[in-house]
Amino acid sequence: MKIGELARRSGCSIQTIRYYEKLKLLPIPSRSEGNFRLYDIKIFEQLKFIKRCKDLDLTLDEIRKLLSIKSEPNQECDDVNRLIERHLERVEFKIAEFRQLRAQLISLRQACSENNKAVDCGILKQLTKDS
Amino acid sequence: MKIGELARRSGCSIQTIRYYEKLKLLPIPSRSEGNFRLYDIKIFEQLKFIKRCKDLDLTLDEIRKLLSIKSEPNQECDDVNRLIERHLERVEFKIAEFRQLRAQLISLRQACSENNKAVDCGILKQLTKDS
DNA sequence: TCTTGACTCTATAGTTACTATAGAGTTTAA
DNA sequence: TTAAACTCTATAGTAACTATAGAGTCAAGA
Repeated sequence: MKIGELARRSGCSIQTIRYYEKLKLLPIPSRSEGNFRLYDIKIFEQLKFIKRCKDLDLTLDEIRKLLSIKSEPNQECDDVNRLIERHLERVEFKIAEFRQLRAQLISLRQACSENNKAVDCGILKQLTKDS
Repeated sequence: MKIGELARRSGCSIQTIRYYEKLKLLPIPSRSEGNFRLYDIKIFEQLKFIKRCKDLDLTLDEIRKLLSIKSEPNQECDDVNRLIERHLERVEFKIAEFRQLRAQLISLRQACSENNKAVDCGILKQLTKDS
């Protein structure tokens, strides 16, 4: 499988795949006579693993750690659990942050009563004054 | 006021202030004889405005637009309203995304029943298999 | 006055995770 | 054979910072 097909089937772009290879998240594939990268099923599976982790908003370093644990079957999976736990906490924190931000924006939006000139703009006034 | 004091009082770092000057989000300040930047109250206020917008998660380009409207008091503030509205929509979308992500992580966490070897790890298994 | 530590300067490079592009080589189907 | 699609490496750019090197300035204390 060449890189274009791998990209289509994995949902990652060609450049991203090369990037991951450079970061050593993916192994170096064999090459054709014309120097094209040739991917086997194992690398394809690894890329799909990475993509699933990316879709979970894990950082590339976290993904690297999971790959490392995965590659050593006798290693304890306590670290996996902990990593996911910490990630969940961060996501929950982000949710809280964004909800607070939403409340702020809703409140700010209410400062704009009518179509005014900028000099009378309730939103700009709120953004200007000290709280 | 020199840049260190401005940084402390605004909550932005020295490098960030220089960065904003380079981006023309802040005007070029006067200089002392020793070539130190000297900031007056107007620039300080502008930086605080930028900081408040940053705290609302607006992009620098959005902040640039607000500053532009603000600097022309006869301009319609309809654009301000629209910008905040769109931002609010994006925040709400992000909340939905993170909530979905949270559900996925909670579900994933439940795949890990006990302290296993990596080869038996429920989380890694979930991340490996096709959905 | 001298010294020294704190402060400031510019230039440059790095962070994270990509993304784009230039110029060149390879492949494939008509 | 030809031309379009594909692939390659190298380099630079994106957004929003952040760090650092090496040099200059300032201010307080001895």
